[in-house]
Amino acid sequence: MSEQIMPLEENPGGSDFLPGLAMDFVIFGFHQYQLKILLLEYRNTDLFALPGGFVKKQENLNDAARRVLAERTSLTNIYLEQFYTFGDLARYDQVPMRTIMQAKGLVPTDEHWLLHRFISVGYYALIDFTKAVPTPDPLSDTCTWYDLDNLPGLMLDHADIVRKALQTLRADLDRKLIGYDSWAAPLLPEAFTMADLQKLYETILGQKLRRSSFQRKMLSLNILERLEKQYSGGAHKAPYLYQFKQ
Amino acid sequence: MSEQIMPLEENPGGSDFLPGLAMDFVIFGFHQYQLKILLLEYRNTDLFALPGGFVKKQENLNDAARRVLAERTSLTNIYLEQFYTFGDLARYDQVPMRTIMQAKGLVPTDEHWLLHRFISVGYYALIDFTKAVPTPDPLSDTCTWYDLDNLPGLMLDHADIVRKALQTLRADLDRKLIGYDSWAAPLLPEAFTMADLQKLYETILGQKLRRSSFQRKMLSLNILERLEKQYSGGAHKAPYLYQFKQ
DNA sequence: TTATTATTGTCTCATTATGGAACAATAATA
DNA sequence: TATTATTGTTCCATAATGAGACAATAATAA
Repeated sequence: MSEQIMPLEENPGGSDFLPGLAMDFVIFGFHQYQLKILLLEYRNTDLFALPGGFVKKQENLNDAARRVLAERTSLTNIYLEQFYTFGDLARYDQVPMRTIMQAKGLVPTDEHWLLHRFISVGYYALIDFTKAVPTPDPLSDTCTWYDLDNLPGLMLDHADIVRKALQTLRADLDRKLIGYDSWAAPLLPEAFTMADLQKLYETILGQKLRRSSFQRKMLSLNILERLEKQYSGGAHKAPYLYQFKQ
Repeated sequence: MSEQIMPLEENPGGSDFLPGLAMDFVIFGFHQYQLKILLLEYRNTDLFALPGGFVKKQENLNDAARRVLAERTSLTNIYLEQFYTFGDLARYDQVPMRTIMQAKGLVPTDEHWLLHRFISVGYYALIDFTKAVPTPDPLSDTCTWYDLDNLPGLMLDHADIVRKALQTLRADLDRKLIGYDSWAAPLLPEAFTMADLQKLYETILGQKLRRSSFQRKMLSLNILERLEKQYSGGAHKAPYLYQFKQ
């Protein structure tokens, strides 16, 4: 959902958008050694949902995804991957959306465009937790980070969407780390230690990795640049700092 | 495209289908050591296209895919994977479809539903070359196997779709071989030699593999059952026959 | 009948990758 | 100054893979 649908009176039929087509976003951020995603909450409904949006009639699908992401996070140049398109009839349940609209004081007819069946293209994004400015859409009240392993109940099939996003992310970790822009860069500070990077890997994969093997592998990939030593603050040898090359 | 759109007069607005949403299929078959895909040809137009179809309003997306595949191949129980959804505005070019319809003697108005913008969900399928009965859809004249490395020019972005399908298939080869049903089974006869399986791998990957390593790896996966020896016909030791377990 | 040929199944050994532990180095703290 | 925790690196055992060798053998040729 995006600014364009509010006030609903200005776009009563959703006529700027391709009908029946939506996007849902699993937006990952990393903070304090925990993987988080952005969720929208609808006050007085106990409903939580993934940020979503619609595609304009004169807009590329992937451009629409970037536009909506910018609206929800204030960030452009986001690491973004399309991962699956969800089209089960079971998605077509009017109850949650009707509840949300009623909690807003809106009384939609059965024909309201937001109550129609939607096919939804799933995207996952990796963003800098510290730079994002989470912004609710016109129908929701908050846009907040939630720990991935402590999510509230999500409406419709959004829990499935999160599961599939995480599964795809995990499967693509190694393959997508190399290349001009790494998925890991937006999740880490400019300069980071090898332990930081390993913790990030472990958090995403949900399993521990061997320290020496991890260091050996990362260095052999030739994608890291070693900087001067860091001030650690810990009672131990200070680790090197790294940044992604180029 | 499917039976339901012909004659067009019976479904003038495509009103049985979700508007603006299509599916495109890259249907792989393997024959005489070559990887082939099914293409539709439109007589008097020089246009070739991937088989495609639309989703009914009361149908799951993935069920629609199986329905259309059955229409084009006569096969059910097909190995099928959704791999990407294509939504660039550049797809929205009325010229090819208008040419196709005109070659059929149809003169669509600018508003004809087939001339609208479509977002298309891409699927790839792996099917038994010998069991399929390729069947053109109502607008096309032939549905024929083409060698993957000798394709004719395809309309719209269909060449991109093929490229992405092959790329996904290659990346998933090892991961998807194991499990209840292997991608390879539909592309090979009931019983096959290790050389057959290796040739199939090599053809899909587009590169040679080492024989001893390949054999070692396949046997270690524990997914093959070794049968009695085969009658070879070749002037050499007869190889074992295998079939996929269970 | 015997030799030839091509391909197979398996083995060997070198090379490379990975698991798991060891160890000295050292920044902060006690 | 000693202690502590963590680091960067090394080592070695184990596993995986690359590359080739070799005897076995079904069909064919001689």
